[in-house]
Amino acid sequence: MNARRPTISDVARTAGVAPSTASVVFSGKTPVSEATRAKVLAAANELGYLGPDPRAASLRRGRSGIVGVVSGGRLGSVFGDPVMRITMDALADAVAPIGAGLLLLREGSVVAGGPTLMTAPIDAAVLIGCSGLLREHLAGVRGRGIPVVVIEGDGGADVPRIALDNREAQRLAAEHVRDLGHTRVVAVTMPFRWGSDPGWLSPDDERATSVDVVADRLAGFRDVFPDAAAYAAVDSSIDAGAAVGRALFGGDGPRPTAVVAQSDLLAVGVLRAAEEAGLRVPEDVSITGFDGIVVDGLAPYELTTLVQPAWEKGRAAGETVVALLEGDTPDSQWFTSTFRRGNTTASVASDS
Amino acid sequence: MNARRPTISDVARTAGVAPSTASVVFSGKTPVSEATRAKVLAAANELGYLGPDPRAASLRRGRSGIVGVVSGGRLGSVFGDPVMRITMDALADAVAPIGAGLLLLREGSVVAGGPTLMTAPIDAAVLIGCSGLLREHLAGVRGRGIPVVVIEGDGGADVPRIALDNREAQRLAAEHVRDLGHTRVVAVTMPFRWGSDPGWLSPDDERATSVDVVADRLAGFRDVFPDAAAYAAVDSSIDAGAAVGRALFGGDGPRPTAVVAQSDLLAVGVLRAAEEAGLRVPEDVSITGFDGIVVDGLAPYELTTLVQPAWEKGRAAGETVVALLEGDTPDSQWFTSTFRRGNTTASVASDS
DNA sequence: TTGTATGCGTTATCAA
DNA sequence: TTGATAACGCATACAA
Repeated sequence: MNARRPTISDVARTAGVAPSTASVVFSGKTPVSEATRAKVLAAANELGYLGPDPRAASLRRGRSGIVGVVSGGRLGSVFGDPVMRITMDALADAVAPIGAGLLLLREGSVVAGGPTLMTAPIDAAVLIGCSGLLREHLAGVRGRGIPVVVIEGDGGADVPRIALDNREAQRLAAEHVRDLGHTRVVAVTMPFRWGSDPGWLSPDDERATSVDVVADRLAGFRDVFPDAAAYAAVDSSIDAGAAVGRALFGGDGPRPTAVVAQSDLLAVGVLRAAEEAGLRVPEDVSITGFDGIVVDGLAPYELTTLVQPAWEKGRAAGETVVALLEGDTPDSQWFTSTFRRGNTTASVASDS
Repeated sequence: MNARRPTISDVARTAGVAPSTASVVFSGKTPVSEATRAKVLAAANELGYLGPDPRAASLRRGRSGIVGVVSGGRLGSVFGDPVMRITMDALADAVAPIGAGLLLLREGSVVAGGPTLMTAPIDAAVLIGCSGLLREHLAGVRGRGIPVVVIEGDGGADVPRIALDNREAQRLAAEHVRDLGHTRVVAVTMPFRWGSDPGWLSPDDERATSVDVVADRLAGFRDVFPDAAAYAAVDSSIDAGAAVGRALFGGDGPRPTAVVAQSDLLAVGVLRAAEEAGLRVPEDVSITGFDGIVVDGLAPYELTTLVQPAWEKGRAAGETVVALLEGDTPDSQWFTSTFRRGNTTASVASDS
């Protein structure tokens, strides 16, 4: 016996119909008489045929039903951020109706040999929180005719973007802090480059910041505090924020009276470090976050932060992908964050 | 001009070589003289050819470089669990060397039309934390010759498993609690069915529990407390645990003196609810978790829990996939958890 | 080291 | 409603 798996031609032959007819029975794209449908199904059953081979179907159709999602860093750190999870969730929902799923791709391959934008059979790509370095790769994918959507970043002229008012929003937080009278203020940023070390941002670092979201939020901060110091965390997590906070509060130098963090997770970490250092929030130090996520166990604190529409961003990205695949030319979409005053900010203490 | 994208044949023709030669230049599977390589590359450049089409290559090779990862529930809730993130991260690392990436597939499609095990061009599938219901689908994929690996579950006779000693480990926790003198003990479980409602588990529910990991851990608990009540959470998260905790501690009935939770996140939620209810941990109520993850902001508590090797499990799953794709017949692997005593358990108070 | 020939399994197009 | 035909773009076995 032949160990070869049955193909749709085998089924057609057994059923006594043309391959194209058998194909149509499975795809349902054309009406088929009940009689032939039954014959074909019977033959398929007899031969153990389980339906069209997705690989062959992709070649023929020119569609694989796969959307590549490129993000910086490891899965663990990317999905550790609730905003990212929500965004991805909405994205997955939005592309599901066209039968598409998400293929996880990592910028700057962590492990050699992994799949890339150029080698994976993707129909479209979504870049999320990637560094600008990735733009070169974009040329390749786009040259192939693969649509690209960029979330929180700039993919170049005609790459639709899903953007957030990072700069304006972060400026709001900075202004809030300034209006409370703070002058010794420090910005805590997310990593400015994939895999960058934590530490104070030098002017060079700052100029070389390649992650748009980091650069934009920092710019908003700089609009208000042009000369303040900025400290980059190793990633956007509570742990990373706590590490930064220990550096800020543990030293002998003058302590900041306010910290403007680029994410809620970082802010919570800083807050924990402040508590560890015996500082009261907001009396001794004011802290702002960014994202507007719910951090469990934070009570009685409620972070002063900027609430961003993460779900909507993901949905919009997915819908943009769908539109592009249908040949439309969707516009970029800008979303706005909402300032939410919590109880982690207060006027600067007169004696501090 | 023809808008058609150049193919490798076009490149070969322009370079004045055979298609197979041009192919080899890109795949590097066979030595090519420097001269022809240069010719081919020049031609490719001239035509704007960007390398082999991954879809065509998959058909020809019979490999797409895609591993489907099936999990229950939404992305957000799946990746909300640190154990899952670590496992997926390790899995991604382990399959990267063969050029494979992870395609996210959801059990019980949340949204109609999404990709499925049968329609996605996958080379292999990894089931993780799925319900037993999925086993039917397994027949289909396996019939296609697609290797399957199951993490924390049973895929049937010759499906390699990556297993954890859930029952034995959970029994250890239960014994610990029993040895501390507790008799009013409640188990808090993860959802016993995808999308199941939270609430007390009836005997019927318990019999119908289709998620192996839930059933196994519950069995371990039952080995020690055959008649204790069990309460199912809506997912494995702090919030879900807190909701359960409020139900346990908020009522008028007799309060449990110990809670055996099926995950650390649930345990932390229960702990928070206990605090809310004005109970002291561990004086008034003892709590155990499962997983051994680091939950930030939990200090001064250190959960009494079972530490499981999440990374190793993910790696093992990935390596098993690779072995299967190479035609080997790898064995299942069993991993063990380690009991870790924290400060969330204590002897039952004499007056309680 | 290069070229020739073939088929991977399907589906779109068109004509019957 | 069905069937014949022709790609889809590539990579391999084998011969030269």
